Amino acid sequence: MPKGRQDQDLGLVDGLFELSFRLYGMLARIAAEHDLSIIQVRLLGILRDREPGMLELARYLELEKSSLSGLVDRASGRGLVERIPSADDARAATVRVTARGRKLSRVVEEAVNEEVLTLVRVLSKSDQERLATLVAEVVLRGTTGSARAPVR
Amino acid sequence: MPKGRQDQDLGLVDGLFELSFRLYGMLARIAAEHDLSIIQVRLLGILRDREPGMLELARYLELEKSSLSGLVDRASGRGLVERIPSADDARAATVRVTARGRKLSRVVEEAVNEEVLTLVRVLSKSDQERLATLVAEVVLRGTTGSARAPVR
DNA sequence: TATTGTTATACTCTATAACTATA
DNA sequence: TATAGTTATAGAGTATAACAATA
Repeated sequence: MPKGRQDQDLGLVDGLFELSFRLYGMLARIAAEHDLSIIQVRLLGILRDREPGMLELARYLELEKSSLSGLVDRASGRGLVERIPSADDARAATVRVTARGRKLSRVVEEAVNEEVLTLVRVLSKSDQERLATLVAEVVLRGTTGSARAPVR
Repeated sequence: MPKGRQDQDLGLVDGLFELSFRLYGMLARIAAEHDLSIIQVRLLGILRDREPGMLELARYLELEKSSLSGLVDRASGRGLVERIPSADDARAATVRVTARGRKLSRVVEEAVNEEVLTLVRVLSKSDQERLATLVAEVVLRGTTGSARAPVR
């Protein structure tokens, strides 16, 4: 990454990574305050409006199905999700968020949302909008080496 | 996070997180291609221009000192870093990147850099500059719940 | 006593490989 | 045979608590 031409100029790549680490760290910290990990938060987030099977869930989270078993075990052990046996296929089960999981997910989401908004408050309203537009363009139209599944 | 007013409008918070996850995933993937984890890449990055003690390193990485021991063990086992006993304090040691570690770090850095530049190429040059400016402003002037140490 | 660092232990997260049960 | 999922096993990464050696 470019060395930074001046102290005040991070360079685009460095700036983006610094921002990413910051947001990632923020999410990890807020999640931890509720005894959750980032992956657990993502799991609950996905289940907000879906009731996927294990394989589907593994695809969303880009994990092996065996990793999902443990993840769902731990979440379900804490009463955040439950396995629902499939009616038509005795091998299969779907994963459903519980009321408790949904609530916890919402609390985390609100805390995160609030903190990000505080972070970007150093920008004027119009600059915030400009940033949103630029970021959306990169996210929606930019492609990376691996075409990643949406985070939730 | 806001539900997304329209399909094409992610909203600032969602967009920033989507971008963060994307960059984080990209870094993890490229690191893994070189048998490294993100934390190992960060470790090597910090050592690029420093030879800190274990406690100092723990502060940089925001880890417990005991976590550092294992991290440095594994990196040193692979010949990427070495512990240098301190001359004046027999308890202390500093951590130094080896030539091999430096080289590996550089390769990863270049791959990452290139891929990020490819990603933002959907924006015009002037939009890229605008984005860099806005991001730098947020990163340099925005504050989050925990005042994080610089990533490297 | 305080500081630097390691060790013991335990847990989460992840993968690979082998397995079970059903389709 | 193929598919959905779990289990066995192993390793990285992390924390807390206890420890050793030195200051």
